[in-house]
Amino acid sequence: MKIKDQAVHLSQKAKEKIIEYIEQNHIQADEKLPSELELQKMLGVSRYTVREALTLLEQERIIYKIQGKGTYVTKRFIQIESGLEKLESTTEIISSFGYEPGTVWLDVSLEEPTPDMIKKLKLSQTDKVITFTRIRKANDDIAAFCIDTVPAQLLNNHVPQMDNVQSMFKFLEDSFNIEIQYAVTEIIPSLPTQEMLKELCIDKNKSVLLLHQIHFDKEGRPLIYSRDYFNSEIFRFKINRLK
Amino acid sequence: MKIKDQAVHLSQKAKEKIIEYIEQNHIQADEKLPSELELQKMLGVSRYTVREALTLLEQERIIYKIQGKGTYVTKRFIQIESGLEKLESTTEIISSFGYEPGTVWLDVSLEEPTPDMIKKLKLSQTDKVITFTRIRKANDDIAAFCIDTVPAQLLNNHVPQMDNVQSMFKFLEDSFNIEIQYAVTEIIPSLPTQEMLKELCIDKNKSVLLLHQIHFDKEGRPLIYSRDYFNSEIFRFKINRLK
DNA sequence: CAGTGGTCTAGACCACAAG
DNA sequence: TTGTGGTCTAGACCACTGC
Repeated sequence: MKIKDQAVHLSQKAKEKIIEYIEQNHIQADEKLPSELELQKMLGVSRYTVREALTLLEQERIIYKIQGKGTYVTKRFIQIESGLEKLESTTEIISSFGYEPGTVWLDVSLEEPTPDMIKKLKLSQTDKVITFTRIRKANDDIAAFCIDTVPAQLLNNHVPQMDNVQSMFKFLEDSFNIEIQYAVTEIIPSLPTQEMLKELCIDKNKSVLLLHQIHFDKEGRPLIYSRDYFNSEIFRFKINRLK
Repeated sequence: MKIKDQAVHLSQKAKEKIIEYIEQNHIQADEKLPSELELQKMLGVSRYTVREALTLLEQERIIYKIQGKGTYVTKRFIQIESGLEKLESTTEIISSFGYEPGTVWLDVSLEEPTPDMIKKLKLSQTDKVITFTRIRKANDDIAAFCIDTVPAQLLNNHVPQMDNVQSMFKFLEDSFNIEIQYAVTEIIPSLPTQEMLKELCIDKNKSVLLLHQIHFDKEGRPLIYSRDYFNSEIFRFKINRLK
């Protein structure tokens, strides 16, 4: 039996070799890396592969290039931690903050869509939607109040049993082979609503971060319209903004 | 005199040709594009160039690819409007919302850095900073209250005259050849501070979107630490989140 | 001028989807 | 098996930097 060829791409291996090289040779901030020609000899791969590896390192802000001069190591050899520009589920966000995610299910129901939902999910007049209402917990604290709406058609017009479900993304992927690819998110600073004051026991003088999100699949179909109220006591969101 | 070769890259031209092809042949959502082999024959370029063009189109969410099957047009043939993940100056943001940007200069002064600034701008103990305080306007409305702090050393320890300056980015670039490349931004929903209530005449029950940003150059040097309070009556920020 | 990164070509083989 | 996109090679010329 043959072991699968190239389980890991050469460019990925080359990238790791280059990181190794930087560490072993103690290349400091703003010091020059070997040229692409030298790297292809050192690593025994083509220039294309070297450039792919360097592109990966550049995206991670580990190196930068100057045309005509060379490739250099950035000031901070630090992994930039990912921010809101990276699409993650609320479950993943809570985990990445170092908390244990939990869910309190409040409601799952088949509904008529509002005009807003019809527009955002590109529904026809006869379509129904299913709305999921949850409180998300971080350890024992309330992290967020989440309302997700999906076209009922996607779930075969059947209200699912959600007791053990944590991540909506994972549920849709596992049960319906629906894969979310990207989202357009609107940031709305707001004060807690009446409902939240009751349900979330949030101080009415604390402001809350409301994210209105439309999630799309690879093909560009809108699949989930969600409104997430995050407790800004617990979450401080970051965004990495690139030119 | 010879006209400059390849002022526009072939891959860019190829991309435009493909868009033209999609439009002229009325290729609808989820319909298939010619294969890469066919495209290279049609466009008279190599496969590498075709793939570069397709990569550009994929990033703009105009097409999507499925390995083994082909390349398809996305549901909405619509330019995704850029959001906060794209680094723009406040001046550019105001313009892109369709307003005329304006600036009211409140203060420019040389100061001792706070411990927070020392940490965020990686200063040494003896370094000074220059802080710029402005009100930014969108037509005649108050758009934001902006406090920008830069290491004094960057400006040759000299407090500049800023009367006619709009964009800080452009000022640093033109006057000191300093180019901002990316920023790490923290989103902080907050209530207006005392100072803002006075200066901005903002209703104290309205919440405000506070962005704490650290701006870096290509090399990874922190250059500007800014605190921008945006009037959330006027601005609704979007983020495009990608997996 | 030589050396560097940026763009492009031609051709190869691999992995995946569908008949 | 065929056709597709994904990865990789070898080699070319261009654009920019600095001597």
